[in-house]
Amino acid sequence: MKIAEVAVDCPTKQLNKVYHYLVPPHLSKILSYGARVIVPFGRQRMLGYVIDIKGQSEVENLKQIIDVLDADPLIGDDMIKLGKWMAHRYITNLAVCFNAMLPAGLKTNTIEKYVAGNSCTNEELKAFMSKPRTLGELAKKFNVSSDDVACYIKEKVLVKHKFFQQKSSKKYIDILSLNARSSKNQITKGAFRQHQLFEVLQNQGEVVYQKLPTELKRAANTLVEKGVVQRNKTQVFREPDSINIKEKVISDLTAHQKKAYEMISESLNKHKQDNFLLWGVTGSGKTEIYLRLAQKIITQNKQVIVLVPEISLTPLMVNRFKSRFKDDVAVLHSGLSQGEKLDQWQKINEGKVKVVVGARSAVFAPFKNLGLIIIDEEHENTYKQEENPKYNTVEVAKKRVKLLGGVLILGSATPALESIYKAQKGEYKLLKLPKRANSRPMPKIDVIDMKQELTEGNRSVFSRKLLNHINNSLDNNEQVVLFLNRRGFSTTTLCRKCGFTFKCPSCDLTLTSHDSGNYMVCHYCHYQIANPSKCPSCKSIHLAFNGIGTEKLQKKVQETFPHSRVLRMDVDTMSSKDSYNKVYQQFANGQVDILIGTQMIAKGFDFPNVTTVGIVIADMGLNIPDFRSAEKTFQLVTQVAGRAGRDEKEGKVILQTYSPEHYSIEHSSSYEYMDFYTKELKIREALNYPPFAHMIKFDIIASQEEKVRSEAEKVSFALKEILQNHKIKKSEILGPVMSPRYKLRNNYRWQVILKTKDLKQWLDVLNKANFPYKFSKGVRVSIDVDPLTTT
DNA sequence: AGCACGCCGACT
DNA sequence: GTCGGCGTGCTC
Repeated sequence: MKIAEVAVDCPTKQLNKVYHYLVPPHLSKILSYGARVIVPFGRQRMLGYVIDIKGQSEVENLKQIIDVLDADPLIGDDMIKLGKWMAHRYITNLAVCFNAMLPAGLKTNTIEKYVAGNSCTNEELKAFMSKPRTLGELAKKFNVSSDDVACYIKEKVLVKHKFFQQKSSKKYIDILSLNARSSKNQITKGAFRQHQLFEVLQNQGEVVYQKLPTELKRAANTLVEKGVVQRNKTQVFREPDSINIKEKVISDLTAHQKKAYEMISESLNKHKQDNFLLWGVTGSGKTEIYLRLAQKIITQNKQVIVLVPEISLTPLMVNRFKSRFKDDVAVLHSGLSQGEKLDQWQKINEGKVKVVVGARSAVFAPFKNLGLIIIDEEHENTYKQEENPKYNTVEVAKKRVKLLGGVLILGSATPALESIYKAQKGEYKLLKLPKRANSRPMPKIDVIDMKQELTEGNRSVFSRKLLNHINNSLDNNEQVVLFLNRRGFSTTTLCRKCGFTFKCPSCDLTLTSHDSGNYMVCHYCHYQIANPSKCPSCKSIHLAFNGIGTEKLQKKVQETFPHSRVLRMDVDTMSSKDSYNKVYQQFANGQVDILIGTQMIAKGFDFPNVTTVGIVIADMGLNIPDFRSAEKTFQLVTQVAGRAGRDEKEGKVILQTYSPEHYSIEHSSSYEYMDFYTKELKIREALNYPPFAHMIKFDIIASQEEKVRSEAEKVSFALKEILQNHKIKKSEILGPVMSPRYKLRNNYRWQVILKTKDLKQWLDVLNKANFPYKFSKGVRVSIDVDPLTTT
């Protein structure tokens, strides 16, 4: 018998462990690697992925595979390689990586059923159990209690089995049509409905059974039975609603666009593996280049994946691909229902589409002949998955195109520091689009020192200059965008009498008040307090709502500009599927004068009538103790500023800040990208941060404060030991320290950070040592390789 | 993750 | 002497 190597989908505490199973003869013809199988695992049955089939195994007493779930391999050869690479690169389980590649709709549900065991002597029971029964069926027939069942299992009268069921979320319709030789006189004379249906079919050729009114459905059934009408089952692919935003007509490419297009085309023509960094300012027309390259790929009979940070925030991109490639596009994102996702996935798997536009996980789209991956806004944080496998989409895409010899394009107006660095080192080919496609200048950014405003007696959130500009724009019937990167009403609620601050009991974070202070929420775990009217400590009713969020800003804007029409856009106002579209349309149609928003409005908002953009507090992110905070601030300012003056009208950006002298504010306000990157790179190099070193973050998490601390010491000690024993060079181990977010969901956290120039050796050792599972029970050691933040 | 094994304290 | 607490370790 052949042997299958199976990655079992269970959290065995050993990384990348594969188990060997015998392939029973009746399965050997249909089993191929990449298929899912059901295998016995201990006393359980488990789902697993076959990753190899071979002639022999060094392990003895192998068990047999119970069942095969896929006739065709679900995961291709290259994807198995990719999965193995991921498990190693991110120090996680193999099966977890395969799970991440597949849509949730393909997950099987398990049901517990019972069969008769060896010591079952009761003939009636035996007969009843000849087919597996559920608890409910057993109880109905024999009136047993759960204790009885437990007892039977112990005595081996009954055996519990897990049964795997494929969720059937395929959707079918029945198409009715007339049989070639059928005629009217086959139908009973008085059958009015049948005659009616016959005529409909004669006129229209075919109809969908499910769409018929009930009275005709019955007639249809009769006619099918008589053989007059034929009924064909067809699978339909549920199509997510597309957003209706009219597409702009694109004239010829600019010289810069043309050059970029030609450079990439050349690699495609030569079928050469290449990585490009397309660095184009906001409005420089990157999308048009993507579209033309996608077209080219299709003519080469290959497929393309287009990744965007979040579909709901980039409807324009989706829309343009859809209107250009129509039915050749599949859209994959988190907003789809499970069934919709599965349908899209199957469409891709069956080769029915050639383009996929999607968020992070779409990088795994199962194309058979993938030629190109485009990652737009490549600097965005959403490309890093926060749960296991904690992969970075850019890295995975790079690996995937490397495995198959495709082309990767990273596009951004504000590339990640790492990407620019890699471009300079020659790892990426750099293509620049330094000018807007319509040759409009970038809007001028005025920096306002809010400390100065304060000393001059202005205590409002609006500087005098911002007020002036808003008024001017409103007078001219132009639009205003105000950006504030924090949602809610206020960030801290303080008792004026005793100094008590409202905090989340399980997370130790201050609660953010919403709805003018009507309720308070923990933004991490969603714990809520309704209507806090007095201080729980001293019962004083004098509460201070400190710190500003978009809600409070909206209130202040409405007070200051009572006649303007104000709309707010943040996660809290985006409750329904259609919210984004609605706000977008209202703003586009000029029904809104002032739009307030979080980073949601930082991209994709391309409106010609916006002449004032206010960045209410630009340095909010600078106070966060994170090595990337300067870079993030720089990127955000640049992106938001790009919203102004997109068309004929000149735009103005007012940037309010408490630290005007900070280099990220200084350089972003003058569009001095290179100056900023040079300065930031120097700092990173001096402190040995990425891109000069890799980082591995170890979070030690447990519910007992003492245990976390001592275990964190052990983690740090174990790392230092590895460092010495393996003589790994150029590495430093920081910590253990209390995590910046010390308590979350009633769990305490400490962290250890490893910085190294020799990632490869660390990965080898940590994987081999099974590092995340080496520590005490009840303590979780979570590993994040190259985390985006240390908070 | 389950599930069994096994080693200790509180009972019939 | 035995029932059951949960720490430990294994699953091809």
